[in-house]
Amino acid sequence: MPTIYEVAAAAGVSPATVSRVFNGANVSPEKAEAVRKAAKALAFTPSRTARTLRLQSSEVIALVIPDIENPFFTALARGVEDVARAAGYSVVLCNTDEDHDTELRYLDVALSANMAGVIIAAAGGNSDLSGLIARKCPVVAVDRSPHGVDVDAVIVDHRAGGRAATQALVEQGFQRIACITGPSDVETATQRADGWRDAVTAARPVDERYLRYADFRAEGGAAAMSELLALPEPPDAVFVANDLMSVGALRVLSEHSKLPPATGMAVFGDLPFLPLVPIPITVVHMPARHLGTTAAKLLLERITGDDQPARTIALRNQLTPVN
Amino acid sequence: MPTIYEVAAAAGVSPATVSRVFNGANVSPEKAEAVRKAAKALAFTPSRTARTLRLQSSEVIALVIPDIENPFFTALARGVEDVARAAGYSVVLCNTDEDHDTELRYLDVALSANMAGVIIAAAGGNSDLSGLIARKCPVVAVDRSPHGVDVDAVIVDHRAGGRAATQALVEQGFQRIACITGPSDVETATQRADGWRDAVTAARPVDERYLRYADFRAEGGAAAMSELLALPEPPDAVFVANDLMSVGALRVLSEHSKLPPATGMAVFGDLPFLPLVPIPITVVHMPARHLGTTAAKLLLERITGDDQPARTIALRNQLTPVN
DNA sequence: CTTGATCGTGAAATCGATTTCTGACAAGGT
DNA sequence: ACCTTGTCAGAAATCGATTTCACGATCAAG
Repeated sequence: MPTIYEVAAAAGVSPATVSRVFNGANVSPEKAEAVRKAAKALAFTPSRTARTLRLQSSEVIALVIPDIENPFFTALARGVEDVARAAGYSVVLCNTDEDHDTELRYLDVALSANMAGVIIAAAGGNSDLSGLIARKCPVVAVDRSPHGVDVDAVIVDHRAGGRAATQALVEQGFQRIACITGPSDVETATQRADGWRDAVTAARPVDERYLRYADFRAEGGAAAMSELLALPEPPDAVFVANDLMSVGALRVLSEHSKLPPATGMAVFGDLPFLPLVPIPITVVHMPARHLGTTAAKLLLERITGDDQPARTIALRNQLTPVN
Repeated sequence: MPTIYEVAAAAGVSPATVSRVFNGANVSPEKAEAVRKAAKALAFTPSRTARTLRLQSSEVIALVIPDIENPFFTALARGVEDVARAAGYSVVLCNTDEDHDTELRYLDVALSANMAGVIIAAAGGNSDLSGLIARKCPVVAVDRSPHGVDVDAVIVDHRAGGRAATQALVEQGFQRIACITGPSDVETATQRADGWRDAVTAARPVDERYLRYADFRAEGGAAAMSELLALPEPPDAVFVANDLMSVGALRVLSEHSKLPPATGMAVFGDLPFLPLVPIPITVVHMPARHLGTTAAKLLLERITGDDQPARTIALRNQLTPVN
């Protein structure tokens, strides 16, 4: 890797002048030209490492997500990328695999690598953002707003989404509507279940046996569905609180020959393969990409010095009745 | 952010000693203890930026992929991550969105940020790895081996996979087997088609009208399937060369009420939702995760100084006849 | 008791860019 | 002719870690 000194020597100027050429300061046209030629000849690229050390900040933002294999988060990542790239920032994706230690390690990396900011989708439990806050590193939470700390957040109204989905099942005439949601210690899970409860109680008393806490993954959805079908009076419809669990639930229903429309189903989150097979399911679309673009815009504002009090932005879900 | 100097001052030692404590050199127990206490009290984290500048390398590897929303690449990323993390490296994901300029920009970042190495899955056309090679930055290509440059590569045998998939259709008794593959300028696409041709010619002469070049995306698969069905003598089976295109093809078949088993289908690549619906499809599994772990291991070897001539490792696909 | 090997430590150089400081020089106003 | 104002460019400091070098102290071998 050629350095700024070698370019300076080749062009017959000082390193300061080379730096000025690359950063748009006043340099005479002849020297600027000489520098550019020398830089090209040597295939010079300024060291980001040195630049970052000197400036104490870089044009890189960290996006910390819990599961890179979940389409929701990759769509969100695309949104973040679009906005960040347009503003000249690079995005590095950090996959925590739902693990708090890993998450902490990545936040540490973001700090010690002088990254410009962090967008974090913390999956389960509470995340420790105190280090970032203490060091005044810009942070935006996305998908769920963390407990205790006061940071910008971009979320969807999980309760309203759960309510709308369940309401659709009520309107389709189903009588015994169950709910499969995520872990009871994850707020997005309980909020979606609250929405289910809202819509069900409006129609009739809630039977809490119809509420199952699973793990937001396909296997958990399958297990919960099996339990529900084993009840003395099995439900005739189910609201499933995320996309992956619905895959498991559908598999079990298929084994019992009870696929929709025999059983009513509403799902929170997108099912990319749904148009493929003619199964009538009500879907509450998550505006994943939009979540990402909004979070990125907020972060960029913070990076450029905005220091108004923290904001929370709630996006709307869009309901697609049945397909 | 506290620095090593502040820790040194607080502990009553020199910065050199603080560095030695954190890097396992010889330091007396008392001073080491004092340093550790001071570091803890100040919540000191060594600056990776400064460290990287001094050492001219960091424990970060770049994984450059063309489409973060494709499950194949995210599974591959998980494989890379698993191995890298175990070896103490962080992985940053760079999504090129199939764009050559973006790809080049990311490779540039990897170099100028002194990353330890690069794993690249270049989607279309040829990628310019010359910068990395010239700077002796360790590189491993994955999924396809780039033209012209001689680097380590981990690939699957596309031709053999295509042949096996088509062969399965032949054995199921289908007579007119078509092929929908990717763009004709992408090697993985033509190789899979070659496999199809191998298996078909073994049985009877190839009808080239049954070969369609599409775009590796769902829409292209749908369009190609429509064209095939519009032929005077439509095929009774089809080999589809990637997962996303099969989604489109299935949609069209569904509209014509010709879903498998009415039409034979074999697909190159995993279909996560397949267990869900009882459609009999032959699947050639891509060992995506294994591809990632293997590439990461090769890269780590290179990083630790292995400089034997470049290797190419071809993994096997696994065939699942019908489900 | 000497020689020399080893250990612990701090001072200072180093990585490669940016930026302040300073000086040289030219143009313009009185 | 003199002062002001401005532009251009180099020398040197700076960011925060690592590491070489040098030096004193300790300890074992002869």
